[in-house]
Amino acid sequence: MPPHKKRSLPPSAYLEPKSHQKLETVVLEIFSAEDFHKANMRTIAKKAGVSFSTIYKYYGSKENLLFAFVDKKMKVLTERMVDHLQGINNLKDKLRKVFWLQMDFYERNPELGRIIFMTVPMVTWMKDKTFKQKKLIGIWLETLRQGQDEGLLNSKVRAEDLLDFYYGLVQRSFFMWVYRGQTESLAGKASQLFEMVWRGLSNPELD
Amino acid sequence: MPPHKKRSLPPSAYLEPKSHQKLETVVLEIFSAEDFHKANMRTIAKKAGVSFSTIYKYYGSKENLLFAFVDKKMKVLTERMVDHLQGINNLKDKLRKVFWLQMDFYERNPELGRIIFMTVPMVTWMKDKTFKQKKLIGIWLETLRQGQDEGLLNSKVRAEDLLDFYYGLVQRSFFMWVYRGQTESLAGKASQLFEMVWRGLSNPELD
Amino acid sequence: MPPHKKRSLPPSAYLEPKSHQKLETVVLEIFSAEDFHKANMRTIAKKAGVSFSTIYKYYGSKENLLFAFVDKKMKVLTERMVDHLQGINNLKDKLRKVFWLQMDFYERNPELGRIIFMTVPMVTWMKDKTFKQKKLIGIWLETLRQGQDEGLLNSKVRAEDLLDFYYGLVQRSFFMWVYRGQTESLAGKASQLFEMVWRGLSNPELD
Amino acid sequence: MPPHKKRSLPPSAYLEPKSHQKLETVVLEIFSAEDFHKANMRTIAKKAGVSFSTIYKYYGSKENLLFAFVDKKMKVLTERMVDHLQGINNLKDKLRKVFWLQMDFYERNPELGRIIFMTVPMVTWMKDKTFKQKKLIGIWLETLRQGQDEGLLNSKVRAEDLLDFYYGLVQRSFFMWVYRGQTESLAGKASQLFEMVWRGLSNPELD
DNA sequence: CATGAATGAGGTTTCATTCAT
DNA sequence: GATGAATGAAACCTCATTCAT
Repeated sequence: MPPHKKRSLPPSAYLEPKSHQKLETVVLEIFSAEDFHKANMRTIAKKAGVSFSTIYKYYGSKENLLFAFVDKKMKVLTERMVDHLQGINNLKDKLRKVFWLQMDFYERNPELGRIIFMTVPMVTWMKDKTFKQKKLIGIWLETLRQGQDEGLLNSKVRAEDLLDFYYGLVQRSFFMWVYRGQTESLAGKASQLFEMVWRGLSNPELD
Repeated sequence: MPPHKKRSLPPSAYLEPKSHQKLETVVLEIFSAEDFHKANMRTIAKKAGVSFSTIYKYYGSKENLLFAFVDKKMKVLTERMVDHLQGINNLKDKLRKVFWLQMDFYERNPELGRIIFMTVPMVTWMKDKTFKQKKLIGIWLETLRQGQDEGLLNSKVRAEDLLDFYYGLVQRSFFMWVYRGQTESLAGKASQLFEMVWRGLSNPELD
Repeated sequence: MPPHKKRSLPPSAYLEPKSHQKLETVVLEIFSAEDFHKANMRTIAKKAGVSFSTIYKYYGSKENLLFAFVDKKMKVLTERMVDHLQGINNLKDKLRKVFWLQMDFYERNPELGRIIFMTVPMVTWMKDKTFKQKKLIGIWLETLRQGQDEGLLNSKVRAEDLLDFYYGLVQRSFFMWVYRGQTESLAGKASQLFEMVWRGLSNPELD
Repeated sequence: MPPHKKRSLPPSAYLEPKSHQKLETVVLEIFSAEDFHKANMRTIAKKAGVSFSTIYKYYGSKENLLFAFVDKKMKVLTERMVDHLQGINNLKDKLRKVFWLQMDFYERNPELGRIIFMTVPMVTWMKDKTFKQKKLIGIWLETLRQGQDEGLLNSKVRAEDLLDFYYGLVQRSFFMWVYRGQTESLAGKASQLFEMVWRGLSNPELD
C-alpha cells in the first residue's frame, strides 16, 4: 500500500531507508540549485539511484516529493521554536532566542532556505499544508498578543502585523545573505538584527 | 527592425501600441494568476490577440516577455522612489513617504506584487537585469548611511542591513495582505507599520 | 533503451510490433502522397496511434523516420536482387529476372516507388546510408564487368554506364507508369522492355 | 498590374531587368544547392537585393518563382530540340544530335539539371505546366511512331515506352555524373551512350 | 507600388506524469 | 511492488505567406 498522502506514517515506512536517505540529499540539492520547474525528475531519480516510477508511487508528484522532505526538515526547526515560544518568562529573551534559532538553522541548512525563499514560488509553497503551520502560528500570535496585553509590545497594530515584521526580516536577511555571497555569518548578526526587530515590535510608549 | 534584446529603445517602438497595450494587460494577468511555469504562451498570445510568433520575435522567450512588462511597470515606482529619496530634508518624513508610496503602488497594482513576490521564484527574478536596481539601491544606501552619520539611524549594523529590514517588511506585508484576502487597505496601514520600521531603524541611543 | 540511431538492431526491437506495423503503413502512405516537406509529423502520429514523442524518441527526425521504413522495405528487394545476381549462369536470363523483380516489386509497392522516385528529392535520399547500396552495386558492377570480359556486353563504356542505362529505365518506367495513371501492369511490360535494355547493353559486335 | 501567372508577357515586363537578372542567378544558385524546401525565400530576396514582398508580388509563391526561371531556361533547350526533331531526314542522326544537345546543355547548366533531377521532388515539378511539354512530347512521339512505322524502331512497345527508354538514360546519366563528382565530360560520353540507346530503340528484326 | 511587420503552421525538444509489464 | 516505455503538453524556432502602411 503506497502511502501517497499518508505522511503520518513514520518516514521509514516510505522507502527503504537507504533510498530514502539518498533521495533526501538529492532532493534538497537539486531543488535548491534552480527554479522548481527546472528541476528534473529523471535527474533526481538517477542521482538517487531510485527509479522515478518508484518516486511517483511514493510521492505522487514533483511538488509532493519536494514538500515531503522540506516538511520533514522544517519540523525540526518548528518544534524547537514551539519549545522556546511556549512557557515564556522573559518575552524579549525568548524572541531573541527564537530569532537566533532561525538564523542559525538557515545558515546551517542553506539548501532549505533557498528552497523556501528562493527557488520555489511562494504561490506553490502556499498550497502545501505545512505552509499554514497552524500550531506554530497560533503560539506566535498568542505570545505576541500577550506581549501586547502586558504593554510590552506595540498595540497599535494587530499581532499579525507584528509577526510579519518579524518574519519579513528573517526572510529578507536570509535571501540577501545568499545574494551577497554568504560571506559573514548569519547567526552572528542575529543579535544586532534582533535588537532592531525588538525596537520595532515593542511598545513605543515604554521609552 | 525588431528590438530583440535592445530594450533601450522606448517601449513604444516595440510593437504597435495597441498590441503592446493588450499584451501588457494579458501578461500581467496571466503571470500573476499562477506559477511562472504554468503560464502558457499560446494562451497569452490568443488572449492578447497577438500571434505567437510575433511575441517570440519581439521578446525571444517567456522570461523576457514577463520581465519586459514587469520592468516597465517597476520603472514608474522606482522613479518615484528615486525622486523622494534624493534631496532629503527630514529623513523620517522622506522614508515614511517612500514606504507609503510602495504600499500604495502594490495595493493598486497587485498583479505586479504577485508576480514579483509570489508567482516567480526569486531566483528567476534575480537573473533579470532590473533586479539589481543599482541606481535606486545606491541612493538608498547613501541615504541610510547619511542617516547613520548624522546619528539618526542605528550605526551598529551596516546600511545594507537597515535596507533589508525595511524591504523585508514591504515584501512580507504585501504577501500576507494577499494571503489574508486583501481585505483592509495596505496603504492605510502604512503609517503605523512605518512607525515600527522607523523605531527599528533609528538610533537607539537617541531615546 | 530506445535505439536512436542504432539501426543495426533487428526492427522488432524498435517499438512494440503493433505500433511499428501501424507506423509503417502510415509513414508509407503519407510520405508517398505528397512532397516530403508537406508530410506532417503530428498527423502521422495521430494516424498511427503512436504518440508524437515516442516517434521522436525512436526516430529522432522526420528524415530518419521515413528512411527507417524505406530502408527496411528496400532490403527485401535488395536481397532478392543480390540472390539473383550472384552465381550467374546465363547472364541474360539473370538480368531479365532481376529486371522483372524490380518492376513487380514497385508495382506491388507503389508507395515505395513514389517515395523514392517522386516525393523525396534525390538529394535528400542520397544522404541516407541506404542509398549507396555498396554490396548490391558491387555485385552489379562485377556481374556487368564479367559480361563485358566474356564479350557478351558492350565494352566501349564503363560498367557504371551500363548500370545507369539499366537503372535509368527502371526509374523512368515506374515514374511514367504512375504519371500515366498506373493503368497497365508494370511487370507485364517488363519482358519487352528488358529486351530493349538487353540490346542496349549487349555487345554490338555479336550481331 | 502584377503579372502573377501571366507569364506570356516578355520577361522584361516582370521586374526591372537588373533585378530580374540578379534574381535569376540567385534562384538557380539557391535552388540547385539544396532541397527545394530548404531554400529560404528571405535569403533569396536578400541575395538578389529585392524585397521578398516584391518577389511575392511578381511570382506569387516559392514554386512559381522557381518554375518561372526554370521554364525560361528550359525553353532554350526545348526549342533547340524541337528544331532538330522536326524535319527528320536520317532518324538516327537526328536522335543522336538531340541526345548530345541535352547532355551538353546539362553539362553547361548543371544548376538546371540539379534542380530538375535532384533538389525538387518530381511530384512538385509535375504540377508545373511546363512539365507536360505538350509540343515537344508531341513531336517526339510522332517522330518515334514514324520510326516505328518505317520499320526502323522497335514496334513491340508503345512510342511512349521508347521515349521513357531515352529519357531514363538522360536523367540517370546526369544524376550519376553529379553523384560521381562531375569528373569526365558528359557530352563527351554522349556518342557512345547514344549508340546504346539506339540499339535499344531500333527494330531488332533489322539485325 | 514597394516594403517591413505579422501570422500560422509545423519541426524539434524537454518534461511531468501515466501505463503496462 | 518496481520499472522502463509511452504519452501529451508546451517551449522554442524557422518559414512561407499575407497584411497594412
